[in-house]
Amino acid sequence: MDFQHLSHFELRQVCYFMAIINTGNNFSETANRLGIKQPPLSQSIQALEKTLSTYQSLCEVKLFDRRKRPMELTQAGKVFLEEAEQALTHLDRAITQARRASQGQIGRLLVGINNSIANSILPDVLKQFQYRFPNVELMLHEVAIQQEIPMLKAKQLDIIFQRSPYLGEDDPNLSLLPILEEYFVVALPKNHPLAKQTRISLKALAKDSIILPPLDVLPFYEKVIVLCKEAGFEPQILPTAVVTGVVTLLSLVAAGVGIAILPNHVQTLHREGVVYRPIHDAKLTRQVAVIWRQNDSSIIVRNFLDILQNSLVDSW
Amino acid sequence: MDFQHLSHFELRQVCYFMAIINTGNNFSETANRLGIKQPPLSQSIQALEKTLSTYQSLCEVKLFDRRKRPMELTQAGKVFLEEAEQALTHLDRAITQARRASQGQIGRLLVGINNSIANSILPDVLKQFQYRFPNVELMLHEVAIQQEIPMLKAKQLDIIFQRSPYLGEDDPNLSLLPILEEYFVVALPKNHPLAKQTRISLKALAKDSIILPPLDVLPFYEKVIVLCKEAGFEPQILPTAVVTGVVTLLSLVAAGVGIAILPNHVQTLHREGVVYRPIHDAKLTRQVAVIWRQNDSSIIVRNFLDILQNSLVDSW
DNA sequence: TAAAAATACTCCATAGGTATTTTAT
DNA sequence: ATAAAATACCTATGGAGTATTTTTA
Repeated sequence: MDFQHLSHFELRQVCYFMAIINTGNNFSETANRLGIKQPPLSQSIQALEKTLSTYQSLCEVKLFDRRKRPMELTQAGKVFLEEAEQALTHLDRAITQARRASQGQIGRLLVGINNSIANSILPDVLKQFQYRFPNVELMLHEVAIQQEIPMLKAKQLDIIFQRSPYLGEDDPNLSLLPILEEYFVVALPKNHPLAKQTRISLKALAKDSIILPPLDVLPFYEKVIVLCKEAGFEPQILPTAVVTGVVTLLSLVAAGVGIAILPNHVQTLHREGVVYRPIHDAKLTRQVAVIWRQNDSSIIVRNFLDILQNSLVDSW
Repeated sequence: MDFQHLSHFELRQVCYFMAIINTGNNFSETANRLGIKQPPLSQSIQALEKTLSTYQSLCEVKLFDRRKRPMELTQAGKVFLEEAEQALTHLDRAITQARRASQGQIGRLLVGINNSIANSILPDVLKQFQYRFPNVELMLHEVAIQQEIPMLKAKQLDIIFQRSPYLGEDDPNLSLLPILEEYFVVALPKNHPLAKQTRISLKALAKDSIILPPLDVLPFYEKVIVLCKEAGFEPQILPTAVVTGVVTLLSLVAAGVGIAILPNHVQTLHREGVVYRPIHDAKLTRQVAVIWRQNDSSIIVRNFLDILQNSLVDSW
């Protein structure tokens, strides 16, 4: 749509026209209210009428009938008033909405969420963000962890949560902010001897059978094996082929089949007969990070990250 | 609704903004198309952004992301575009509609019609007017002839048709244009001796029984009596109390009860067994006129009267 | 490095002011 | 007769032009 013909159209004149109508078509009074003198106001309306007259054809357009006192709107004036009011309303909204958008008060944020990551902090951050920016549409997409990076790049997501270092090559177009330390816990049957301790050393697990969790919960299980060896023992790994979910795994633990080494966020999953104990040996810690597109200019993303960071400061 | 805050808003800048988007956000190319140079265009957009920024608060509003080439619309730019497009569309319509209204091409005309008046010419005029001004809403109100003048004054009607001189006092606020001569006809039974003549003299009716029509068709029936006396005979008037409509009256004529003196427009009503013959004695002629408010500035009324007058010229 | 946007300045077109005349009640 | 709008003329702000610098891919 081309609107070039409206370039020379003076909005001021339209606003003056509206103002005149609001004072019962009294030019002098309107001029006073507008803080200008009567002659310029009269000229302004005449200029508007002239513009309308020469707009596309050579007809004379009058908005007011000057032979009446107080002056009356012509039919042309009435229809112009009606449409002009719509136009100004939309323009007003254009301004307001642009301002809101530039403050990140309106819009949409696509967040990739994943039940295995950042369970501890995300709900609170989302709540805070919604409270602070109630008119931003928060769209939460539950996505497989391997899908998050490609969807972020494809702009199907704006914000994702990943382990650091994340899967795949380091991409300079992505920015990363570590948000919480991830450490490991051991899931024990309630009546296991070690359950009496509050913190457990990795070495203490040397004699237990270990059930490793499924790949999507702990993709680096080779590393667990390596670290056990560094701690001076060979872990007794049970076959995990059938353990397809954490819930199944916890059932096995509760049944006393073995113990499990898991990332701490699994602790939010409570199960009868299973207790969690942190492994204090520092070597098993990893980070969880929030990732976004480096060149994403969205103020909404910025606001989200701000709230996230403040939330981190509070919880430390 | 107050739109004063939009007075200083430059529509030109908005149009330029739209134009830039239409060229894929290329300022230089847009400037060429607009017939201006690139620096003023850049300044124009900067000025627009500044206006948006300082509109109500002190936030920075950018419509384009300058760090990208070609430049990208920001979120603010996108929402501004959307609403601004609406605004300009309405403004365009405001202009177009005002122009049309001032030419009488759109609007509404309230015409008081009456089945006893102007039957001969009105249908054709209405048809012509509709053809010429298809977007003017022609509202035809069938109104009792005595109601027309008050409704015209009360602006419930814009145009009415009346006998001239019309009922009631002469009103200087009403204008009048005679549109056709009204003359009188006699309704005769088909086998009446006078039916053989093409034109009949009033005197020839001296020996017939006369049925006078109801008041709404011929409100001056006293005058018929007076004119008969002037023609040298005393009319033999039959009681008319039961004759409530023209159709009934024509039935009586067909049955040979008597003859009837009627205004010529009744001739459009054909009935088996009844023939009409004009009365050539000039003294019975009267005028039918169209009446409108003297100070009605409506171009629609003017257009209607123009078509009416042209139609009269054609039919003469 | 090359294309495009931003900056710095100059000029004139026009919105607004003052004084007066015309018009409508 | 009077209040209000139109007309005539004057002044100054800001949009558009030219020349140049800065930025991004």
